Amino acid sequence: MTIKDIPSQTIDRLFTYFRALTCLIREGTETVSSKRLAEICRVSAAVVRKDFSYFGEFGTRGVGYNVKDLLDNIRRILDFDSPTEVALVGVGNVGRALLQHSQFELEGFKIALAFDKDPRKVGHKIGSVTVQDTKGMGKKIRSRGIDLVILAVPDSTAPGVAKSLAKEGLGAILSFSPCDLAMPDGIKITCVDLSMEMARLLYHSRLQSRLAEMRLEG
Amino acid sequence: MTIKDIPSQTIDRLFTYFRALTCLIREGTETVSSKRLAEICRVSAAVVRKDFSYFGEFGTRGVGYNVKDLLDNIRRILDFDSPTEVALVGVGNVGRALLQHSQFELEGFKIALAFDKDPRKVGHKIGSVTVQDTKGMGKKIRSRGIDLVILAVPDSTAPGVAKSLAKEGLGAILSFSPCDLAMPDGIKITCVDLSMEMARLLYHSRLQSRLAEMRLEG
DNA sequence: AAGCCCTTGTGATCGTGTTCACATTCACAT
DNA sequence: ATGTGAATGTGAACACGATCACAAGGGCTT
Ligand SMILES: NC(=O)c1ccc[n+]([C@@H]2O[C@H](COP(=O)([O-])OP(=O)(O)OC[C@H]3O[C@@H](n4cnc5c(N)ncnc54)[C@H](O)[C@@H]3O)[C@@H](O)[C@H]2O)c1
Ligand SMILES: NC(=O)c1ccc[n+]([C@@H]2O[C@H](COP(=O)([O-])OP(=O)(O)OC[C@H]3O[C@@H](n4cnc5c(N)ncnc54)[C@H](O)[C@@H]3O)[C@@H](O)[C@H]2O)c1
Repeated sequence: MTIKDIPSQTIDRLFTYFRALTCLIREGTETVSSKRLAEICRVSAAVVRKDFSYFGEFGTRGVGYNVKDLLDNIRRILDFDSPTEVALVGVGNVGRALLQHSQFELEGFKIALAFDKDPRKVGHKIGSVTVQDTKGMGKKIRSRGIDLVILAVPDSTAPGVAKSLAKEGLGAILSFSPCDLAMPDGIKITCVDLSMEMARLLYHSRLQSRLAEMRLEG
Repeated sequence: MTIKDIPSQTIDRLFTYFRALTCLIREGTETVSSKRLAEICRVSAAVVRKDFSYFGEFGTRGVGYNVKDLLDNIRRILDFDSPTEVALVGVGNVGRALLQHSQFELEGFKIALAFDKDPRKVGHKIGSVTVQDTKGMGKKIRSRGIDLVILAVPDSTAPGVAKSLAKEGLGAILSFSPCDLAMPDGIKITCVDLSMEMARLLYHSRLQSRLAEMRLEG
């Protein structure tokens, strides 16, 4: 049993379970059954049990899973050991909101560096971070051991910045601009594309209504 | 051939193709092959062709797909006919950024209503929208024919607001708070969970490095 | 300590979606 | 016209992941 034998969808779902379990902890829940966790994550109970079974036996038969233990196990599997530093590039509307979002630190992430090209923004301190000029940005990021950059620059400049970061050997980019899809191998990129999310949501919501109507009509 | 015979993953990918094609249009590209589109969207060329084949024959053999025509076809399939109005609840750091983001309108969405509980925010005009009090919020949203709400309130209040919107018969919520997962049937909810996205990205990026190393070592 | 209830863990089965491979068809050059 | 090269469209084969169904096992009650 190697990592390659585990369905990639199982790995993806671990992140969903992780999030759900942190919420359950906050609510004070101590034990959760595969059935309950499945409802929350919108999957089947069998999937939940099978997913965990790839990694060990984390539950107690007749009882369920201890929320805290399960969370620790997932944390170990996913290697969420220590707080992770990330860098932010682009301190505009989105970047500013992110810098003011103190909750990231509770979730194990810290924006340690922030960069902007605009001289009027350089030097300002937002949250606990001072905005720096983009000169030598790649070096500063890499020398601090940071693997992930949040990219919040205008659509038009995003591809250029992304490519230059890729050249510096960065591992991953979370971009708020769409269209940074085609990237060299070796760098992972995910785009937070709100318009597409809204479009998806609306499609599924409308489909659901249409199906419900059809069922009523016979 | 009904909608039920079409893989749901095919539908999901249509949104990705849609986004990629809008980018190609902006670049001035007129024709695209399944191979090229597949690279951009990170799927296989066969998948691209099969996906489209469920809906008709949109390409020209030996040439590829006309970008504009293909986009129109997807638009028709997904029912992206007319601009869609949405409402925003919570005008804090995130909400303010969204209201100032004029690009939504280019992508077919308009934030037509904005609500906040804080009296100091009510009455302020941000972008082209004036922030309203939350009293009678559900009615105002529904009577305008809006199906989708963007939820950008603090984590703690999000579940309550989401539930009350669900009661009003709203179709869909795009939430920036995690943990609104367990919702009554009939309402679709998607959470934009940046921490989880960062965690996913880092996991995959590190896995990739590890695999690359192993390949080097033999 | 015995029996009952409950939920896990898991091999076997099933279904769905992806890949394969090639016949088909179009554009264009000669 | 006819040949050539190129990319589509698609049935068949395949692989993967989900579901099923139940044996296994822990906890609680009496
Ligand atoms: N604002 C939103 O609500 C929203 C919503 C969805 C998507 N987006 C996307 O997110 C991205 C950022 O949006 P925004 O509203 O924050 O834009 P913005 O214009 O407010 O901010 C962009 C910032 O990037 C800086 N910048 C420009 N070029 C740079 C470079 N080469 N290096 C470093 N910094 C640079 C600018 O000085 C500016 O401060 C855009 O792609 C936008 O489409 C934004
Ligand atoms: N700021 C970020 O960068 C960021 C990043 C990731 C996730 N998030 C999440 O997004 C959500 C919003 O974050 P934020 O930074 O904008 O918060 P914020 O505190 O800046 O803004 C929240 C706004 O909601 C309003 N509000 C509170 N209760 C309300 C109610 N019942 N009805 C209507 N309005 C109400 C408040 O008055 C305030 O204006 C939070 O769940 C946060 O965790 C934010």
